[in-house]
Amino acid sequence: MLLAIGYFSYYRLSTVDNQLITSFTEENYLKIIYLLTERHNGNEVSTNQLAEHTQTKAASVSDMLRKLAEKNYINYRKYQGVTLTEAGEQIALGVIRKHRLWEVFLVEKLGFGWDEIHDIAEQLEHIDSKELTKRLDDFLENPKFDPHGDPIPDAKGKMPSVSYQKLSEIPLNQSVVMMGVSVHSPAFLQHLDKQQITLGCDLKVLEISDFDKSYGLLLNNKIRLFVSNEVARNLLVQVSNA
Amino acid sequence: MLLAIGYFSYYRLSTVDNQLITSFTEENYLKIIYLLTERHNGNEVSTNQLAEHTQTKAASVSDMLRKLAEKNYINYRKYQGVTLTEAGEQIALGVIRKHRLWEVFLVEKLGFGWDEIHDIAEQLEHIDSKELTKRLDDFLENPKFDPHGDPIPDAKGKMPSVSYQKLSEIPLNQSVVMMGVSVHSPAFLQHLDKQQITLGCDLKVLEISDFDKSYGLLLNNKIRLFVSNEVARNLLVQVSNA
DNA sequence: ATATATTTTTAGATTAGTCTAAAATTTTGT
DNA sequence: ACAAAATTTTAGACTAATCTAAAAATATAT
Repeated sequence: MLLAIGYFSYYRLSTVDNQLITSFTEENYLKIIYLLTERHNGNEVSTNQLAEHTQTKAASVSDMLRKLAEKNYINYRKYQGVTLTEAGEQIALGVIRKHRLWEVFLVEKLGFGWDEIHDIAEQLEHIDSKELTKRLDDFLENPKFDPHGDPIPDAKGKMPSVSYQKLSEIPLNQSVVMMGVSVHSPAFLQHLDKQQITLGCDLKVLEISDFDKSYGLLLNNKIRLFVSNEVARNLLVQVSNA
Repeated sequence: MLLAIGYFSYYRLSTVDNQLITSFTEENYLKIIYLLTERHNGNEVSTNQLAEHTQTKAASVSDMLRKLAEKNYINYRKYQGVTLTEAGEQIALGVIRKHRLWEVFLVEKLGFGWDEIHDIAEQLEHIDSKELTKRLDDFLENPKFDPHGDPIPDAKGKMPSVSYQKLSEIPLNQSVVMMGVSVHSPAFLQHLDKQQITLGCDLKVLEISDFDKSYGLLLNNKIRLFVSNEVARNLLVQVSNA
């Protein structure tokens, strides 16, 4: 809600009868519940997991879950974990859409590296303006994926389904295209940068070392390199259709 | 402060020992104090004025002033109003810089009208990233003024001084250039749009009506039109040097 | 110059989101 | 299957930012 009197004005979170409709905090919880549920193929998310990912204590999470359940954003049975209701999922997807669109903006328009954008997008994802999101989407030419390869939910609140495999699950000598990463830490992304592993590059597993289970790869049909098992498990790829 | 564990992360306002360094609320108070002080040519801002512009009660303002004074962001003598300290002014100018840069972005890049951007900029001005502000500034080609003609403080925290006059103070038949507005309400801005009065246009006062003190103008040396006294007092202009 | 009106501050309460400690529930291991 | 371990919830407390009502200070008006 924007309050304007005379020349200036003052932004406060939207309220109805002095109660927040959806606070930043609630949005964060819903987003994290969505992402963790997705990761578990739709299974409930536990209180402790949420405490870990929100950087709070389990007691605080319990309180918030009670509140989110009251607002019908989550399905919550005590001690049994939570899933999102349709309403909760729509809020989560809206936040994720904004997060990923802003990430595209930061990389494509402002020239940030894919390892530098997460913190900023964590803030921008809470900016509340339907029209802004729409215009930003058009300005960016309606991107379908963010700079980490994650799909961007559409304006109607639908998450495109993607089916990537881990590089570690691909048979030897199968050509694949690098489509995403399952870890977004700056350290991991910078590590990939140093080896010129980028979204869209061609990869082929030539061997898996007996010594340390590292992966010997052929990059873009030219460059031979080794990546650790850890790296191979966090690269998301798709079998080339060419 | 961004907290990251594993795949996700979670944004909370920056804290030191669990105390906010500068909350959105504090930033808003400091910004409003700056703008009101500027309007009064450096005189103290009163509690009631702040209550009006923050849309809160005087009691709440008193509390906040005590807190801001404790942090040495304002000079506060009870019952005597406040001014900003150097530290407080730097925070205010940082917020105003971001606000105005984002306004340029919204108009120049996303095609918003100058009457639609204020509410969104009120949110964006609190995004906390030095690097983002720097890159946004470059992306916009280091604009010196926002879409309302207000000067943009530089990265060092210096507000450019501008000296505009109200159209209502300009002698008859003096050619001037429209440089800004002293009211930012959508209604006023849309009213100007309808008469094709835009930043940079040429204006000349041909007459002031005896009947209703309205202003008969020549716009861009072509179009004759009348604007109310109220409009003339809120148009900021500069004598043409051509 | 002093009574009245206005402005500002203080006192005490409320809400969102967090915490620690303790109680309740579920899971695990033998 | 049941005791021990782990997880989750509840209870009670704290902080930031707000509120209303009352007290204190300042300004105003005859």
